[in-house]
Amino acid sequence: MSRNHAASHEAVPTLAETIRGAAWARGLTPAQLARVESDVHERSIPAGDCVFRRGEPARHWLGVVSGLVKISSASPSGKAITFTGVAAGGWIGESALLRGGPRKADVVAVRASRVALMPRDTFDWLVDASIAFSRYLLLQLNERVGVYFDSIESNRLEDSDVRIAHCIASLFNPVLNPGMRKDVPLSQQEIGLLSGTSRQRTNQALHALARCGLVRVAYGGVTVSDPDALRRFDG
DNA sequence: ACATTAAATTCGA
DNA sequence: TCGAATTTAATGT
Repeated sequence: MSRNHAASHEAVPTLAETIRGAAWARGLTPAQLARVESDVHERSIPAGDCVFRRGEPARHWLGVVSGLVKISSASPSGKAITFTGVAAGGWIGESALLRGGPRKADVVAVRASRVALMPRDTFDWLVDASIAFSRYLLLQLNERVGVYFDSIESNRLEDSDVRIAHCIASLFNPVLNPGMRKDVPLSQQEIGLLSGTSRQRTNQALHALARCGLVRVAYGGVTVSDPDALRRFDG
C-alpha cells in the first residue's frame, strides 16, 4: 500500500498547518486558535467518495487539506452538474451552516483528498466570538456572489469556448481557492460538468484555448499558466 | 458513437 | 517486489 519514493519535495500539509495557514485564522486570538485546533478533525476521502450529501443537515464547515473536491448535484433523472471545485486551502459549506437548513448540494472528492471538519458548535462560537472571523465570512460570501454574477453573465452572453475558459479561470479565485495549482486535475468530462457543455465540446474548446496558448491539455487535466489571461479571453 | 491511448489494477512468480 | 496481462478511464474525431 505504501509507496516510499523520493517524493521529498512534495509538501504534504498537516491539519494544523492548514488551519494556521487559513486566511480566517489570522484574526483569531491564540486561545481561540487553540480551541479550533482541538475541535477540528480530519478525514481521508477516496476519489469519487461523497463527503456531504444534498439534503442532510449541516453539521460541519469543511476545509480541504489536500486533494480536490467538487460541489455537485444530480437531477432525479441522473443528469449531473458541478458548481465549483475546491482545492487545498479552500473552505466550503458555510451557507448551510448559517442558514441552518439542509445541504443544497453534494460534496464529492474528485481526487483522493483529506478534509478538515469544523463542528457546527465551533463555527457558531467563532461567528459570535470573533469579529475578524465574521468579517472573513462576509468577504468569502461576497466573493461567491461575485463569482456567480460572472458565471451567469458568461453563460448568457458567451459561446462555449469563452464559457469554458471563464469556468476554468473562476477556479483560480484567490479568496475562495487560495491553493489552486496551475495543473488543474480535472478530466474533460469534469470540465464539461463544470461548464455545462458536453465532453466532446469541451475537448474542442480546450484545444482552441491551447492554440491561443492559454492552457496546456494533458491526460486527466489541464495546465493554466496565466489564469488572468483565461479570465480575459473573449473569443 | 466509435476507435485509440493512457493509466490503474491484477496476477504470477 | 517486478513486470506482463487485463481492465478501466480518458481522449480525439
